[in-house]
Amino acid sequence: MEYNFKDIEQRWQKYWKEHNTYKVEIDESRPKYYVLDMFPYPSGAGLHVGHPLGYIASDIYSRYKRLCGYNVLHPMGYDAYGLPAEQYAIQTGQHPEITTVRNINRYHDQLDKIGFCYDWDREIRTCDPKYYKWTQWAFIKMFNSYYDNDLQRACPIEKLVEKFASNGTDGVNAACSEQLSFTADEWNVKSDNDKENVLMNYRIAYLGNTMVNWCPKLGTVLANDEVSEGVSVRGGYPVEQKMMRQWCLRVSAYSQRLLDGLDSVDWTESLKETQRNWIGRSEGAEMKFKVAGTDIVLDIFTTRADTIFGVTFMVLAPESEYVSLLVTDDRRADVEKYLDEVKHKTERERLIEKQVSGVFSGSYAINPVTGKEIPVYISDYVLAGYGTGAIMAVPAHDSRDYAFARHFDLPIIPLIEGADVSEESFDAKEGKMINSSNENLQLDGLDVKEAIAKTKEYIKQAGIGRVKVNYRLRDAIFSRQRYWGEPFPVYYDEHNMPHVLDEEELPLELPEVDKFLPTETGEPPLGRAKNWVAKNGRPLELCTMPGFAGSSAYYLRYMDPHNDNALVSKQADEYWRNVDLYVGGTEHATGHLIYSRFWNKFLYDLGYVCEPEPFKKLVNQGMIQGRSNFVYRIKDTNTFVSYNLRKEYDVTPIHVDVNIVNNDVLDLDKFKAWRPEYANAEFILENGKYVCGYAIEKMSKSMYNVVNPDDIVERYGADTLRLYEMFLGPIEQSKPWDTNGIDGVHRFLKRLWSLFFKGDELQLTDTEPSAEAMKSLHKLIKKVTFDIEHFSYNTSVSAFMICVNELNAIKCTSKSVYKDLVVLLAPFAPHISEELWHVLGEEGSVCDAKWPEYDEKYLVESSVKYAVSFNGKTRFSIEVPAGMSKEDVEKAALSDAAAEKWIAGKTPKKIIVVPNKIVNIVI
RNA sequence: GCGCAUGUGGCGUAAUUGGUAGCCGCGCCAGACUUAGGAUCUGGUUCCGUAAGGAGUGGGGGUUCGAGUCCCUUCAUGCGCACCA
Repeated sequence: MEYNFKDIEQRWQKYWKEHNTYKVEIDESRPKYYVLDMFPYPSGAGLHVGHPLGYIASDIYSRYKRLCGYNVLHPMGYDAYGLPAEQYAIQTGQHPEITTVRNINRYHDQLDKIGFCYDWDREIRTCDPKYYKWTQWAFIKMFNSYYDNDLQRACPIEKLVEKFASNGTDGVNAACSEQLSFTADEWNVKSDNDKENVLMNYRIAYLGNTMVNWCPKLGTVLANDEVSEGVSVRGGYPVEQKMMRQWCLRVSAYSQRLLDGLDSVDWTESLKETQRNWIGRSEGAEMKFKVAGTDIVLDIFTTRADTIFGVTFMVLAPESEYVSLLVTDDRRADVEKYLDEVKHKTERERLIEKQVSGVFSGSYAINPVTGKEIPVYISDYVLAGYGTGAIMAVPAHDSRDYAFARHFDLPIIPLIEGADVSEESFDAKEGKMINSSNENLQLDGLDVKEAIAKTKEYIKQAGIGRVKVNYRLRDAIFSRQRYWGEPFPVYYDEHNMPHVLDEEELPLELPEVDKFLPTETGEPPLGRAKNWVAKNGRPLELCTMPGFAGSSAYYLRYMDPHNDNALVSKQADEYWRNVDLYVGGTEHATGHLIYSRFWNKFLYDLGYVCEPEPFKKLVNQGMIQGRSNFVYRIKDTNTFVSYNLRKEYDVTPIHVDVNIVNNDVLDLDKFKAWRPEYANAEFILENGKYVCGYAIEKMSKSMYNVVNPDDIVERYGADTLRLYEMFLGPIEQSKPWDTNGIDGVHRFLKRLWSLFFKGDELQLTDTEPSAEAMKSLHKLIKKVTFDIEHFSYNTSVSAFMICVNELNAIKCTSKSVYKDLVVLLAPFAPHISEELWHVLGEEGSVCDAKWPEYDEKYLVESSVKYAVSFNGKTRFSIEVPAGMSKEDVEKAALSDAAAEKWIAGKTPKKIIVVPNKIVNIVI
């Protein structure tokens, strides 16, 4: 009988659907296991072969866990809000929902063809009001919370109000945008409006004036992770810094917990490191510098407190609020001119120019340790967003300060013994201190690290500053001036103060608009909506939430997707808890994976979820790149020359559709039919074939290298696609899509199939399996079990091939062996396994079978081969009965006829016997 | 510049975790069958050498009886962060 994969796969996919094979319910009698894929954004191009790589891996794991007796939650859904649908809508006027739904349906079809075991009853879409109700709900909770630094958790904002009413800011240690200080009396006489303004400084979701990444081309602000090297990640448009009033999430309050939590999760070290970098903890000191002749005090942050004796000037960021306070009248014109220049430079230009620029403010500050007066400059090499936006400059030991000092001819005082600062600064934190002692503080002779500690101690005692930890992690900017996103559950009162809606009013549904562009007055698209007002008639927020809003808690919703009363019920949350295995790409390292952890921790603080970390184990699948093919046209002709002969001609390489190339050999007829201009093409062949060149490039339409899974499924079947994607190499590795090996995998399935049949008859019998067959099977069970647990799927596929070859070679026909083999294969190739399961006469779905366990007794060798080496060089091998003592193995090795030549009459100095491996004889 | 990975045949990769390097697959070579095919099956395939033998896991050095694996150093590639004070 032929292996008819088309028939088999269609039949079983239908069966699974009809029998709800993959439906999952809470079952307290069984242990749970939660396997999650990062849900896709349904783009118009459909799924390509890169997408399923991670999905297949997680599907195999889900099926394996189910066979092992776990109650496995394995859902799928769509991250449906996004820029491409919106931009398509702007161009065509078509509502983004229409394109989104169309794309989702396409994705769904494509996914089903690959045979995933998703429980589709739990599907979620972030653009569904029933879903985003809970995104809005979480926002309201964040608005109504503040972060208590002493308790290290989020608390209701009412608690803070109580504290203010009784003690003012005294004793309040809360995360805030700006350090405030007032008494209870001062608080109590404030107007409601003023109180609201104060509270906004503490809310976890707050409206704040912050420096934002503004992308004029996209017409929206972007979060830090959506900007890279001064341009937008999507589209690559320039991004500028702009002060705007925007909704923000106080993610920075969670910096330390986000950092600490990394130690408790099973993620790759590199991903954790990426997050640590992004959070960017640095320990240092905040120091106060008085401005001479004024009451103004400048706070600066430094990690090099030890270099205080080498501070020869100070620098403020151009955006610093102190700039206007410090500028003296005679310097005002110059400073304003400089500020104006800086303002018109985008961040990108600043980065590219890397030219030293700056201006003297006219003011002098007093070094709190030496008492010396030093000039205060303004320069854009100091960032407004980090630390306090002001620095103490130590040109001898900081390369940026050095460049600045050289440019403005400022003094450079070396502080470390032997450091040559005539050409460049000495930035390393090592060496002995010099020039660093006075009556207040003596650092000379100390090591840099000791000096840092001593200076910090002094700063505290002398009251000139404090020890401080700084984080690079910024609050997340949460407003987007777009249409296709979650509306904020926020309205504005007559004083333009924001208020959140009541939870009962959720979901606040996205309104219809006539166009998806900003209004003529520059308001976001929601400004076009009619009656965009709250129940009380007040105007609603016009911005929508960013893409990461909907993806931050979606894993919780899958646990209880139809619940209208809660994001997730207590029961569901306590049963499913968190994601045991999360599979997805590294590109979300500093976006989604930070925001989700933050969101989860926030809900954890409020008691809505029971686990502090959302994703226990995370596996990063690599990207699948495109493998483009080229043909070589001889210039000014319609003749194409084969790859290895192209050097003899003057040729132009042309991308050719990879779908008409097989194993780098061009299908000439299909090529002629591909484009009218090639209809009369002529070819110069090598060995009768036209061989194409290739290159590894991004998978894209323009390079004709996009391979979509449907084509592979059509040609080889889903099981071959699944096995082949796994066979390609380790799952976490990026690799080009290359069909060169797919035939081998397909051949394996055909060979397996043919083992079952002789002609059209089942050739398997109920006979007892031979010892050899049992050994082959149990080797496989052991290997595959180990491999799945370690996500080493490529070696599993190899193991299956070896086993099938062995069973074929020994002509094993025992049903019991094949039954176990089919169960082992089921996670990898579910369709053929279901079919063979029934061919073997079993009932029900193979999904409900039991994972076989291996028995060591079949794996014991009767005889063992030892390699015998002399002084580490292998010379011959011996075969001895298994279980021999070391001494007997030694004897056997020495008495072997081949040994004499190497021993040559000498007495061995030492003999090392490695069990089942090697006998090494040292002469 | 800092940090993290990775480097093995013509190609994708494997190596029981310090124990005979190259499993499995692709490709290639030879053969069988054949209705001549992009089907199937069998055997071979790291390199040099007719062979005996020798070399060999990016390069150099080290530890060890023994190193793809551990240590030092260097080169190359990929990724992350980057005027972060």
